[in-house]
Amino acid sequence: MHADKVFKALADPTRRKLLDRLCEKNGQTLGQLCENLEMARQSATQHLGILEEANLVSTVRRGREKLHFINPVPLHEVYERWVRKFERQRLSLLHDLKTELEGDRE
Amino acid sequence: MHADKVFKALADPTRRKLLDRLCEKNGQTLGQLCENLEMARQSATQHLGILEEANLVSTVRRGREKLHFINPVPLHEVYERWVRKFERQRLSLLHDLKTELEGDRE
DNA sequence: TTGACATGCAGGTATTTACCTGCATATTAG
DNA sequence: CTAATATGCAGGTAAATACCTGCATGTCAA
Repeated sequence: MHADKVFKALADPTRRKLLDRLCEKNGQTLGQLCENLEMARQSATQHLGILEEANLVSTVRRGREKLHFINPVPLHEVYERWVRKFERQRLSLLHDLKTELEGDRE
Repeated sequence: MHADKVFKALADPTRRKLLDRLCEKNGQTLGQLCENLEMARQSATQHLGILEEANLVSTVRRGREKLHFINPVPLHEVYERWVRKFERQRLSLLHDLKTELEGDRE
């Protein structure tokens, strides 16, 4: 997994909005996704390209149209690598902090 | 939650490395975290500041030292908002894609 | 107090990013 | 074929980012 590409792709409100819109209605064209986005089509194209690079979006051409679909796999991998790991240690981490604040110096 | 700050903070390999090192040994000082990082202390300070801004790291001063602790809460919130939502729709999304590829046009 | 140490703060530069305009290509409908 | 439509590609500018150097502040130990 390319954590860098996935996180960078998610680190932009426009791109997260695009994912949300695809979540509401999957398989939209570029034109549909551009509507109400308050930015030029070319800008949205770049954002979608970044999402595609991160494998968060897959596309299928249909004639002159390009349909966009969410791919949930990278998000699941992010969860496995970055969330579960920390979740597991959550209690012990909070314990460390509490201990430290109490002045118990190693 | 400030998804923007959290994702931007995670969208850098140095910052993810810092989180990993804190996961191995929580409560390290700035100096300890800088070791073997192949960058100036001031750069690492900036990265840690970004992690702190995103609430992914909490700090406690102890004399002239500053101790850093992981805060797993924002990661859990990211999971709740961005992973579970898509996980729930995973199967239906894959179904949409399959249907689309089969040429079943709306 | 003084020297060593840990961190903070102020800038400066090069790269990356986000957005745009303008034009090219490809598909469909008539 | 031709016009309308959907998307692709090239490039240019302003802002954000990542890194640095240099110096200031605060703490500890002797």
